[in-house]
Amino acid sequence: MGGALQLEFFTSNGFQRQRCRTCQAHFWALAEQKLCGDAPCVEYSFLGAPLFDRPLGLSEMREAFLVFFEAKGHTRVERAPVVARWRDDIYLTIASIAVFQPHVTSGLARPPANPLAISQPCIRLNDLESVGRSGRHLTSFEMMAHHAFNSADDEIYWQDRTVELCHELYTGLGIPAEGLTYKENPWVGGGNGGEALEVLAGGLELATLVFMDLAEDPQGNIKLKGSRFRRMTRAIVDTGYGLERMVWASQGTGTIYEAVFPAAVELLTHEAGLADKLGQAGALIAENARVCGLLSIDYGTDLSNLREQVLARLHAAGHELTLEELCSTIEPLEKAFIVADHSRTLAFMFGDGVVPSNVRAGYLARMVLRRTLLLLRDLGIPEALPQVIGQHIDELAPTYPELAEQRVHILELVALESERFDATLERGRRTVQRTLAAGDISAERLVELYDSQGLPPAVVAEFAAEQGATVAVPDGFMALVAERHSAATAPTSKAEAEKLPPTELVFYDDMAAREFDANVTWADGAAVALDRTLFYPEGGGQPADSGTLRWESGEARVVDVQMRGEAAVHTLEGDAPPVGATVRGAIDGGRRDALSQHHTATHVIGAAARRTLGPHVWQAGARKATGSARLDITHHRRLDRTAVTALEHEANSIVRGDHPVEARFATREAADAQYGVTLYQGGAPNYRDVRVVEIPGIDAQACAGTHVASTGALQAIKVLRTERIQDGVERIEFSAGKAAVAAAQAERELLEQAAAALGVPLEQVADAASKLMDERKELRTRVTTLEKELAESRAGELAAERIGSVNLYINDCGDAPLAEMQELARRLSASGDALVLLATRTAGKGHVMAVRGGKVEVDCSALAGAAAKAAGGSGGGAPTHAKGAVPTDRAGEALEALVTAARKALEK
RNA sequence: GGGCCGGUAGAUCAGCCUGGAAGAUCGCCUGCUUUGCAAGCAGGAGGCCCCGGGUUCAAAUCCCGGCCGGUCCA
Repeated sequence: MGGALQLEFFTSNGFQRQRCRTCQAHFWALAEQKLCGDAPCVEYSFLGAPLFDRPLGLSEMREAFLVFFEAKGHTRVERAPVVARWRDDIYLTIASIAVFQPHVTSGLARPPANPLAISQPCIRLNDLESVGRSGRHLTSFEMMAHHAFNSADDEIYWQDRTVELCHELYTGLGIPAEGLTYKENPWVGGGNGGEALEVLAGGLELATLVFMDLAEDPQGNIKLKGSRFRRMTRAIVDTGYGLERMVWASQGTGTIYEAVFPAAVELLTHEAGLADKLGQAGALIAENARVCGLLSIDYGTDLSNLREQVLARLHAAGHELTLEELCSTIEPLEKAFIVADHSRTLAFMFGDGVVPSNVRAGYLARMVLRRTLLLLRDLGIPEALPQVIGQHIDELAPTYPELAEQRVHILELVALESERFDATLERGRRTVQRTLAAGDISAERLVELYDSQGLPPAVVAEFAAEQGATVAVPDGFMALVAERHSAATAPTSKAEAEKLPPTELVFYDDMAAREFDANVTWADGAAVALDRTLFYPEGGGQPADSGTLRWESGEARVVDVQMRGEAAVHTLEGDAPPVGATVRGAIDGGRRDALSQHHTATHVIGAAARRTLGPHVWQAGARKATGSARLDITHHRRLDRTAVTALEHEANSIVRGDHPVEARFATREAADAQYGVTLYQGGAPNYRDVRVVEIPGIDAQACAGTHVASTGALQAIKVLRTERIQDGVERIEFSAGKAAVAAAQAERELLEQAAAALGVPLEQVADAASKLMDERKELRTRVTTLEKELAESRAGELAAERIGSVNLYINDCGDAPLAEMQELARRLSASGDALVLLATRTAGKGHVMAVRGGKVEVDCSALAGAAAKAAGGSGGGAPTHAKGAVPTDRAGEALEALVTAARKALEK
């Protein structure tokens, strides 16, 4: 990138631009220094020597930050959830700026305030392996920030003021001005980029100040970190101050965890009997953190390397201990730190409505939870999770009361997921037992156990050890797992959108209108675009309207309508009107009514689900049709009949209330301010203005679909079925209006048919059916018994013909069932010296059977096969028993052939 | 969204690859033997082999479709 960040602030305050001797990066500082102040060039100097003039906790530090920026003209803004539902590119909120992307950063929407200050809880799982070990990594943290969104007509502040504010904040907190270093490090991410300064003190990066004014552009004239960019007209001050790091720096504890979660660390070390260890190991922990600060290592694979480096440092510092001693001291503490961290992440995720699942954000929550449970097992306190999470909730409650409100729900999810994981482990334990009984556990098997049963190799090894077996976990285990998932996904190519003249969507003005006049603005074969239309184009899970277009010289059916850019393209059947023609359009009223009913009903069902199940219910998908609609919701349990009844009840009560359904356009920022993110049930909105469909007091959603005027127009809502489409996602199918009545009638019809078939009144259908099944079972048993008895008596009656040492039994069983004939054969052949040849006619075929005892040396399979073939059929089986099938009228013939062949075989 | 694993007696599972008469263990019932820690012995009951198609003389087993559960990855 161009030149140095020559800020007026730096030059007029005596900062000098210097270059790090080690990493060659440029930085600004008051005093002359050889190194940039960042890891790995320097190491932490604040451990045991806090940077700030007094130790602060999370709340104090957050408040200090926000109050400071409020005093500097910033407006404090509420945090967003840790689940980024307004984004379709990320699951979790990973930075404060993510809250404003893409709608504000792109200029589509105005920021809620400008400039603003926020402390945004964020979750990042990319450094999962480092958490607890490095002493500084966290999965959840608060990114405090002051953002200024500059544009040509609205200039707030830019680089100088940003650095000035930052400098004043830190010096005000007690860091001497000479102790602060500003390192130049251009930043690139998410299609944007810009100059940036890292704010360093005591070897720790406390904040990053990004001046985002570049957009990625292959034609751009600015090169940065390997990509080309162009300058934007908007320039955004994107800062990030690590709340937890600042708390740590103010306390100077050995790790960030002890400063940030003192209560959780205390609870865990106490419960796990590690409290003494923590006291004794303070020096080791701090040394470990120092080394980790210097190293950029992969904790997943290079752990032993790290341990050795720490050990070397400890030896140099005069500590006498072995590698084993170091590990056994430090590892349990690391585990406690990880649990302290993960459990807070879980509180945030569950509190913000993540439902554990095998997909998306729900999977991430499950993964974190399972890792946590395994660590607690290792620590010998497998039941401690609810307590730790409860404690986090208590601590967060004053700042985030919404989490406290979800306390019961959060702990319910934790309990449910813990149960599920216990079951998984128990299943795994048995599988390992069985596998060991059959031999060793290979590396391949280990991968399979993990991939298909969720058993980490360490757990398999543990279970194997219980059985007295050892299992070797191969290096690069995760690579082996990844190999199994080597399916490449083809990138989706976006077709270049054709520029068509825009269409005015007049159905938004009057939902009741059914006819309109318009002009054809574009035509291509059977497709035409109009300057205005009443036809609803497919979107938001609602299918397109159908209807007719008439013009002077013709008429056509409209069979489909799709938005192409800003134009509504109507697909026609029949002739197409010429460009410029005036057409009269009429939409199919019945279809539109039914679709509108189902769309409104979808909102009602969603609201009813949130009311009866809880606020964690989010729309995960929806589709409307004329006869029914379906709504997928996030929920952690299967919807049983009770839940469905309550849901149906609530929905119909909303219908009977005849609440108005109001739709209006609002700017994104106004809608956000009034309703918050619950507005975006259907996903991330793409437009400057959002259309808010509101049933006052019940539901408000950003929605482009057509609706009825009031809920009373739905008449009735009937839930048809529910389905679990994914773990944590339930699909509700339902009908509204006429279709609901039709659905009820159809169900009634089925019930009546069942009643008629059973010959009982409706109310007895269930009883009669279960009675019938019981009887069926009983009869089956009796038939089997009778067949056995019958076979026994027949067996007694049958005389054998003796050929050599063999007793030959021949019998034509008439039309006895196969099971009976089989039983007869079984009995007769029980004595080892019998050869039994039978025939019967049943199930639309003739059957022959050859069965022998163990001492007879003939191949029944060959006999039966040949005999059946001779009579126009085929057959075969095992040497001791075989069957053949032939046409019914040739059964006797087949038996004769069988007998002849058998005699021949015996006489040999 | 994709991948993988699974569904057989009340429970846990074998059998499936290579089609040929549904099994084991625990639990249950009856009797005997014993009253000291998961008691023993003998006998017995208990199955729509998840559902629906297909292939085949023959399907728990092979093929296709569905349902249900588990699990990994994005």
